[in-house]
Formats: sequence, structure tokens, C-alpha cells
Amino acid sequence: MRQIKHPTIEQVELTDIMYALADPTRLEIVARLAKAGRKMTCGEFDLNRPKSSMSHHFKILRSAGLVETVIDGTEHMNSLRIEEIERKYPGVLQSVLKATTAIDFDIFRQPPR
Amino acid sequence: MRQIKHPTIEQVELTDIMYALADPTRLEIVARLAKAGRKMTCGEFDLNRPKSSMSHHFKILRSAGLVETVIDGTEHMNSLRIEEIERKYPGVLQSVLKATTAIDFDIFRQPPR
DNA sequence: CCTATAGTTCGATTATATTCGAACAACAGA
DNA sequence: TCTGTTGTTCGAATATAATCGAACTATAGG
Repeated sequence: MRQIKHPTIEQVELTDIMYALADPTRLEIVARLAKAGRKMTCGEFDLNRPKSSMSHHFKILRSAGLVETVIDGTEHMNSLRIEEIERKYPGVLQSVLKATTAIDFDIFRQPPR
Repeated sequence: MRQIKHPTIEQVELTDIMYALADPTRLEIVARLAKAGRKMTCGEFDLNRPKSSMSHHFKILRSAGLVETVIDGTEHMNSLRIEEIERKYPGVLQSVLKATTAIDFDIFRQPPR
């Protein structure tokens, strides 16, 4: 598989988005992507979880139309499909992202030893 | 139990709201409450489901801080806590509701016989 | 080629949600 | 006080999701 298949924005349902964003891990991934404002590899999010779990969450984010993944060598570069989502569901992603900036997500921090 | 306990707006987490709205049945309930713009009893939403299921969904909507239920005689009057939610998470509920107005939710329609 | 790297897929386990009938509680009206 | 109405609670079945190790794929670089 050369590149990964993504749904078109027409295929993206609101409930897909809500479901994808309802999981704290995925909400954190989306929030970090937005904050970074650039493409990020899966490995860059060190959420203290095995890569099979991360891969699972990215798969759901892709199928919800929230994330686009471009394969570049061995790395998978992820970015938010924020313009498309905003066009179809104005304000949804924007307001949720705004609401997340105040949140700490300290559950993902590595416990100090 | 005279009246039902609700969380304060301070206790309401964004993930609670996202989780509550991720279920199509609950999203439909919230959308209808918003569209009606008035208090509605649980029985008014005929979503073709037994009342124990409806009660379950209302319980989750209440615990997410989305719905307030006031007991009036034998009826339970439900309303959206939209002002409070908007103050804490501006745009979230508003944009989601706007996005739902275009949706049909025909899965809830009683099949014609 | 060989090896390391980045992610995916598979399969099994565990956890969490949904669903709904039945029993229950609170209340109104006769 | 009896009866119907409205909704909650309980408990069990079923469905869906999250988790993660292990095996696998594709690619880059020597």
C-alpha cells in the first residue's frame, strides 16, 4: 500500500467526529496536532502507550475524517483536516480545540521515578 | 427523592460532553430539545425505544451537564443547560447543534406498516 | 542483502456501553 | 385508598471499544 486511503469530506458524518473526539487519548492527539500547527509523526506523541494502541487511535481519527496521514519513507506524517471540517461543520472542531487548551491532560504524563 | 441532583457547571468536563454527544440517540434528544426551545418530558421524544433505555440516556445527559431535569408531578421536565455550557465551552454546543439541523436522523422513525 | 526504523495488522483479553424487561417509587385524580 | 401515569432502578444479556504483545510490511541506509 503506497499511500493510505481517507474518506472524502462528504463521507464524514458528525457522529463519526463526535465519537472520535470522545476518547481522551484521541482528543489529546488532535489538540496537540492543532497546537503544533504542523505535520507530526505518530511517534512524536509520547502518550506512554504502545504503538499498536496509537496506531488504532490514528486509524479511528482517519476514518472520522479528522486526520490525514501521508507516508513519507518510514514515517507517517499526520495533519488535521481542519479546513475541510470547518467548512462542513463550522465551529465544531474550532470550539472543541479552544476548550481543550485549558485542559492539562496530565493523565498522559510519564510518572516520575 | 424530591428533585434530581445535577452536577455544577464547574464539575462538567469537556470529555463528558463529547462522550454524551457521541451517541446518536442522545444527540437526537439534545437536538430536539434545542429545536423545541422548551422543556420536554421524556415521553415526548418517541424514539421507538423502551422507557428504561430512554431513562438511561437522560441519566448520562444529566451527568454530562447537558440536561437539567425538574420533577413536576409525575412528569420529568427536561431542558438544555445551554447558557451554562456556552459560558464554559463557547461554541461547542452551538456548533454541534447547528450541524445537527441538517441531519435527518431517520433511523428513529417508526417503520410504516 | 542485512539491519534498523516506523507503523500496521492480527488476535486475544479486558473493560465499558447499550439494551430492555421487570420490579419499584412518586404522584395525581377519582 | 385504589388506579393509572411517568419515569427510575435493577440485573442480565449483548454489543462495542480499548488495550497491547507479537508478527508483519515497507522503506532507508549501509
